[in-house]
Amino acid sequence: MRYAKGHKEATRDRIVDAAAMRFRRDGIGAVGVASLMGEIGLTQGGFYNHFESKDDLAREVIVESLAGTRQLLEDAIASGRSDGLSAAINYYLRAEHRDQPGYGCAAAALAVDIARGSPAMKSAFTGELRKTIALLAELLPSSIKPKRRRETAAAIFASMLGTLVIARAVDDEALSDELLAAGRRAALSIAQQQVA
Amino acid sequence: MRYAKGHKEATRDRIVDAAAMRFRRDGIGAVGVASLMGEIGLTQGGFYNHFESKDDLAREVIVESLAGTRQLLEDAIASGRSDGLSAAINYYLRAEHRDQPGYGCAAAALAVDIARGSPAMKSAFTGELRKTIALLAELLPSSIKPKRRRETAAAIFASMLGTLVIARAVDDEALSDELLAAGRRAALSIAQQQVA
DNA sequence: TGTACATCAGTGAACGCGCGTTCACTGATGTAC
DNA sequence: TGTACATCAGTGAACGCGCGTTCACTGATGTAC
Repeated sequence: MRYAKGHKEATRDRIVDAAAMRFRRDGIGAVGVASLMGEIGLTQGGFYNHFESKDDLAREVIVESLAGTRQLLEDAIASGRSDGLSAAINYYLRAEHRDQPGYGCAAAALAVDIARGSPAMKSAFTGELRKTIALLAELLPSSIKPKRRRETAAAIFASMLGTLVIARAVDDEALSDELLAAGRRAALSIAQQQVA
Repeated sequence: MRYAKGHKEATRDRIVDAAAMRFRRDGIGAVGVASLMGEIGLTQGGFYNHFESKDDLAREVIVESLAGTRQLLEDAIASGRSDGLSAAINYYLRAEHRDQPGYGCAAAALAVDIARGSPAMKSAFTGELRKTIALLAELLPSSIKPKRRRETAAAIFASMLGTLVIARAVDDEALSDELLAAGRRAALSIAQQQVA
């Protein structure tokens, strides 16, 4: 073989990683196959040795980057400097996350694109979203019924995502910071209300 | 003149209306000038009699459609079948709104595109968002300090928007309905928590 | 050992297409004289 | 009153460009004999 064992798999991973960043930062539609391959030093023709289509790549990026975001949330929760829910909220709704969409939450960056996208993309999103909701649900008191816990977790995630999306679209940094702060308080209050 | 008085202004309005629907439904980048003009029975060249550029149109669509969304919220609040905040929340987080992005909240449909867009778009969004937050802030008890009321209103709006965005990206209708229901409860609980 | 062939990741030109924007032109009307 | 001209919303071809995808080809290596 011309290339070392595992080379093809490694190239595929590099395409997915580059796409995960570019799709989140610039939007799926705004990132061309040629530009994406160029970013990792290859040419556009080779793309189709690895993926059936751009849509096929998008599907994989959705799965991989939502899983990546979930892992980062788990790490923040496990860091143990505060209770798990506060850790997750403060990790998610911080200025650095707002300012780095290419490396941030894939749901916040891609959900609108996904809603307009293919069935495969929506299906991939749905599966990963369920897992992320389940992760957050575990942080809520076990005295609450599982269904209610899941719904509360979903609402907390939605409120964090909405806050991040709005904070990114605003051109006034003071307002944007205020939105993040209000979002942190609100996400906690959703959890507390459901307990009471 | 070949055309009646006010004809040009009417054509401009038709372009804005068509764009407001298409941009929200399909995304700003996915709607071409030729296709947009074709939708109202004109050809692409005439577009530039009315707008400097597509970006110029996008700026105007953001202002107009956010103002339109705000008006619909005001109408829902004024309908008086429940307290104002509940009316706003129930109007926003209902299945019909989720299923009609082309005629729904411009912030939910466009915020991610705006975050990736031009400074003019972000500036237009910021101005209109402030007004929408102010509208919701008026629904909160006047016993709360104005700044806190504004922040709470912002968080409520963000949580509604996030819920709608996620509910649209999911391919399981039962889950999507559950997200809307959880979002309605959570939005109310944000308001109540801040009162307590 | 030496030669012929198979493998296959990657190349790069080409396909048809739509993009945003420009611009010379059309043609119906209003105005000037 | 009749004629010449100005106005201007809209047309449609053309600009250069990038899009997703296809495909004949390259060339370094492993394998077969």
